[in-house]
Amino acid sequence: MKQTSEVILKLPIQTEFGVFCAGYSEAGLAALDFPDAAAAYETPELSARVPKSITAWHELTGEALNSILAGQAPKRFPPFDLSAGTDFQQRVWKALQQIAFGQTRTYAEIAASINNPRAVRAVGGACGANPIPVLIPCHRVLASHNKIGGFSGGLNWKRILLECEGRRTWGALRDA
DNA sequence: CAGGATCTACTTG
DNA sequence: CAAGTAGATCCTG
Repeated sequence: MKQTSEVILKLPIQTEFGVFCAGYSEAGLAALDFPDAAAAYETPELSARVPKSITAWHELTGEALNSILAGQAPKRFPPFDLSAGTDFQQRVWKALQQIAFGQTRTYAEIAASINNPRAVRAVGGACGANPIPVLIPCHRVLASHNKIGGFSGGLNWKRILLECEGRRTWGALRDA
């Protein structure tokens, strides 16, 4: 299920938690990386030649990202390019976007919502393969009975994001 | 074919 | 209750 839509440009996004890195393809936002010391961005010189459409998308990405980090539901998103994922993964990612800001689901609920109730474990895999964390809210997926589950970007990020969204009932959350 | 960001049921202190 | 175990299930590379 691989597509030809590759990331053609990476741009930085300044936030209070550090500098995120957004990757764009011809179709839209295709990747979002957590602040990483070794992140490679385009130089300012190259930014000058950034296509107009991408400039607009980047603006939306920045607004949406910072909005979430500030505890507010974003009003608008840039177009997502999810063509790198398999059919199953794309179905999961679509389901993730149905979770409202501040709400949470369990892996089992996501599996059920895509009519594949037994694929709970596979859903976990698809979440880990999510190319656009935060905007596609993989952090709003918890395990059953108040367990936090995992997170590919680091479990602490998951906690930070959830707190940003007002879920402070963390005393009850258990680890693995 | 092995392994994972799971789940449920069951067994022990 | 809390914690640990086993088996079931399904997508990926």
